[in-house]
Amino acid sequence: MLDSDNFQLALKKNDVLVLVVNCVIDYDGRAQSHLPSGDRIIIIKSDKSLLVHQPKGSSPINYMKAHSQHELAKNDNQFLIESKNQEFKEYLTITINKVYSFNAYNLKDDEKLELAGTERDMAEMIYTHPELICKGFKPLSKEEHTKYGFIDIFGYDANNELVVIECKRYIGDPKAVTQLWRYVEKIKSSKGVKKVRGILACPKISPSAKKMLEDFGFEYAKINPPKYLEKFSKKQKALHEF
Amino acid sequence: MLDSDNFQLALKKNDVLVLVVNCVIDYDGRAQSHLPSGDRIIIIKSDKSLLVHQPKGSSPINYMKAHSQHELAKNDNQFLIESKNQEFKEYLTITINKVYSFNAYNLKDDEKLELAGTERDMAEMIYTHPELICKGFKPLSKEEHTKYGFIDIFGYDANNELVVIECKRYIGDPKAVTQLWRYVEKIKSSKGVKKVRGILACPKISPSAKKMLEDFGFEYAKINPPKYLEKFSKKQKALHEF
DNA sequence: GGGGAGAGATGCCGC
DNA sequence: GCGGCATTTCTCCCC
Repeated sequence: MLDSDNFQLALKKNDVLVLVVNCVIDYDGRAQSHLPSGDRIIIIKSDKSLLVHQPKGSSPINYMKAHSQHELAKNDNQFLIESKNQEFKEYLTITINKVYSFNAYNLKDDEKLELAGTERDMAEMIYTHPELICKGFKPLSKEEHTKYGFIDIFGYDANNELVVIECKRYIGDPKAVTQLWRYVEKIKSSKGVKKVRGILACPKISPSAKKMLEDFGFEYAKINPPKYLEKFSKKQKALHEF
Repeated sequence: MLDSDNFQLALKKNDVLVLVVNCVIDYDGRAQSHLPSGDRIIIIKSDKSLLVHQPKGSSPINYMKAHSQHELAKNDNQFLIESKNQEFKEYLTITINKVYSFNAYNLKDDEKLELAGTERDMAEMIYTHPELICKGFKPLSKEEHTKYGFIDIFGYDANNELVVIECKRYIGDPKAVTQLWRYVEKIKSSKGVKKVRGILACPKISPSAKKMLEDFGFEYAKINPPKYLEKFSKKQKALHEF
């Protein structure tokens, strides 16, 4: 049963609150939004973040960041949830017309996701298998953050020419090419050399990115990100092999 | 009560399913992931998307896109949810150790969010109030997608020099400057002119972006995105004015 | 805490 | 459908 006392008690206990309601939502903060009445699921997590989910779509339609403050008020026949985040000056008002359900759960979960197949994994793979780029490629560093900017990989090719590689785990688009260009220019000026090879390593490339690569005199290396998670058991792998 | 029949029936009715469980999650698709056991909220929406939320954090820790297929199997003392998306070759396995709750809801909501304060709104504002950029600025077009690429605004200044404006609703960063540079180059080559003014319009700018602007000979216009939603009543506005 | 860049990004709009 | 890009992006990493 939803009432102000239950709501505040659950918040105080750092429970996760799950409400299913018909509501109207207004937001003001980084932007402003209004959402007319409809059925939604509201989750207030133990870190005091709030999510509003419609029956469709994978992103929340409204939300508040962690460490927000939430209050429930009863107003004639309506409930009202007012959430505010002082730090970011954000305000959310949920006008509840009907409550379908309200539950609070004390949930424990400190686990983090192990993920394989990221851009970082791709750079790692190229670093340890430089022949994937070209014969005789000698990588000097990966994830160079300090001297030359945020460059995925750079090194020397068989002719001792400098090579800058930008990795994308899915598709190389115009933004990736301009990013590569920016890094090549940085290396040129900091190393004081005229010619630096730029290589975009990705499994797919968009048409306009392909044209941009040609315009810049850069190269495309068709490479797939590695997918291997140590803790995946053979049984689990077998699940999706048919 | 969770069982295979209830689960499948709820899916068939396009209900929204909400489960609170202790579980282990494995994913394989665009990448691979493993999440050891913990308490989570699982939502399967009426579009057959699936979300897994931990007690903290605003993003789902695992998910499946819309139009996936979901099956519940009972396996000794465990339940198993197997979700697959044939189109994207993605597979999710949720091994459920304990069920805290299971509910299905028939939810109706066809409303869409009205949003104000976006980059598009910013471009609109500058287009109708060109003096925000500089005296005598004459915008020619906004959101020009066809001839010169995706340029927010371009036009002529008081001296009849071409001007390209890139808007950012929050912060201007190096990526925004390279984007602006790309558009300026496009206009230069397509119009066959040597000098085109580039202006980055945003409320804040990062230090390195500021330096890049200077290097390119571009300008910074400090402009805030407009925040005004017609349907916001005065009462709602008053809520966050104290 | 701020800057910089990835994401299993998602969503939107235009062609 | 794909392409290009914004997002109340969010999250992570590193200084």
